[in-house]
Amino acid sequence: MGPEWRAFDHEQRDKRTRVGAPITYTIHDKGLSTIYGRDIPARNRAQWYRLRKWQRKIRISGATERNLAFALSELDRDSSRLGLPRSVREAASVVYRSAVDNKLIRGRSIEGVVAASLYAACRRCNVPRTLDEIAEVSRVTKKEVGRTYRFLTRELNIKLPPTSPVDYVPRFASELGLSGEAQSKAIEIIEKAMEKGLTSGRGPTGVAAAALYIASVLLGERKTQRDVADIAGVTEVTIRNRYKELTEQLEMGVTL
DNA sequence: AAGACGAAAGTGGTTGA
DNA sequence: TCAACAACTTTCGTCTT
Repeated sequence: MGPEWRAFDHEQRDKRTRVGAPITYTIHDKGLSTIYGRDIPARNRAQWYRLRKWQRKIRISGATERNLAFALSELDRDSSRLGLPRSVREAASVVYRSAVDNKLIRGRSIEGVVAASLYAACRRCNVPRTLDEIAEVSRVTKKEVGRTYRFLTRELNIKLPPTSPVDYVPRFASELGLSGEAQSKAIEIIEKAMEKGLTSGRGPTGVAAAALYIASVLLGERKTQRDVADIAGVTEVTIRNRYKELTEQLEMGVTL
């Protein structure tokens, strides 16, 4: 999991490091490249330069490798912009690689497949992003991300349960500056709603938004429908519709 | 004045013939 | 391929705080 030594400053770190980064799927050769040692004597410079040149050529050889390298840098760019953790990036790389292995990229744009892989990885890791959010950072339309995603899941036999509104609560709540209590309340509301079947067929973001809105009112941290709607990426009308269903059919104790 | 409400018409995507 | 359909959005006038 890490080095057995400790370094107290930069100099020590440089001195003690003997290996490169851990194996990772986000680099096209899994990060297993050679690292060079210390200073190279001047008379050998030219020779080393040529060797390095060959090394590069060999590492990235053929169209497949080149495409993979491009795709993975694209993937990294998108996930940085979305602020996704490493684990999700790794998961997305795995999906993309198997798409390549199964020859599914033909006729589809690399960007599209990258975006779809990311979308799938986010869902698998229970940190969902909406199609809109993915499309926002990539050079692909929402429509294409969705279409490619469905294609990938079908061809690769990936089975993902529908996204639960609960998965959106922590992110939306923190963007709204709501307390932990409000979060718990929202989750409680959603769970009750799911038992009564009020969430099936509804967009998960809308349900999450309504639950958060209700929670914010109940706990005296009121946010406007507008604020919640903007962050959840739905309209005020949708929040109203959901929250009407929720308050009517759930016994919520207090009246709003 | 800002926020909430709800009716009505429009949009994009899925489903089933 | 096409129409029916449900969820969601847009828009807008009205009510509430």
